[in-house]
Amino acid sequence: MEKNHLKAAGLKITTPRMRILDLLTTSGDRHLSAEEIYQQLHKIDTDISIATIYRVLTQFEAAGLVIRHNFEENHSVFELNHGEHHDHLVCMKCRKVVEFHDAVIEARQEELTKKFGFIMKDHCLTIYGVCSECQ
Amino acid sequence: MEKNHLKAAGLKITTPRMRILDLLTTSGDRHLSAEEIYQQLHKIDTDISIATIYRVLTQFEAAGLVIRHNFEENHSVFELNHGEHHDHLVCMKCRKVVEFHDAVIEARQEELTKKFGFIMKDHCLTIYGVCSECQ
DNA sequence: GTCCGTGCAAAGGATTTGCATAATC
DNA sequence: GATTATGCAAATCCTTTGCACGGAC
Repeated sequence: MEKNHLKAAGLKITTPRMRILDLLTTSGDRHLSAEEIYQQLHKIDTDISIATIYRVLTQFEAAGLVIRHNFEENHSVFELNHGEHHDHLVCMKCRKVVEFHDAVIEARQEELTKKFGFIMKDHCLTIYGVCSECQ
Repeated sequence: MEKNHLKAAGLKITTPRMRILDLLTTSGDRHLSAEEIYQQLHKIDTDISIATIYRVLTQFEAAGLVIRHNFEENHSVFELNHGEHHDHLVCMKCRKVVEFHDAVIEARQEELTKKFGFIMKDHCLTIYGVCSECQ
């Protein structure tokens, strides 16, 4: 239940926070931008200011509740953080997102990073394509 | 020689275009932002307006001469396009960039994309870490 | 009641654009 | 000389922030 996630993150239970968390929970297959969250919430009569949406998302990111992505160059999109690292396959037409995890790729990345003398902190692999429905 | 690249792309030879191309050629190990290009060119007494830098970079991108990356969320960085696809290992401290290509990862990505019924159009893998000098 | 969260409007940074001038071919 | 590029300043887009009010605990 969402309330527990908020409490666990040390955040007070407020309407904006609950609604945004709800929305992200129910839009698992599509990562949302701040503007989209704003629009969607207005549709269901929840008028939260865009400033609050940015503030809440930033707090959620800091608390590890959501992950921010920069798939496109002019804005960020957000997804719920389920804890397991995964990469993304994004449909360039309908923006559907498939999450995957591949042990072979993960291991290979670790090897390469070491080979170049780096210490890996994070990584992101995004494949852009066209899904079966949009082809 | 740079002039040929411009002609091949159907672009007129102008000072701003030559200088920007020169600069990108000589900064292979660090991808530059528009602002950095602006600063660097000013240092060598080449006063090109920031608007022109953005315009030139956008044209270069359209012509396939440069590749735009969004490693960080608030601005883009640019690198010369040498034709071969590669992925990136970025140092989070000094911003050095190592380019690599790994056949195992590439093949695996193709398999995964097919498995999910997508047609792959593009992909980017970026590993964020700390390089040997910055550790 | 105290402290934190929110809305509003204004500010901020990166990037784009309109228009008159200047350069290339 | 015709056409395309550039510089400047204003505009635009996404995101952040200051401040006064409202809500959670």
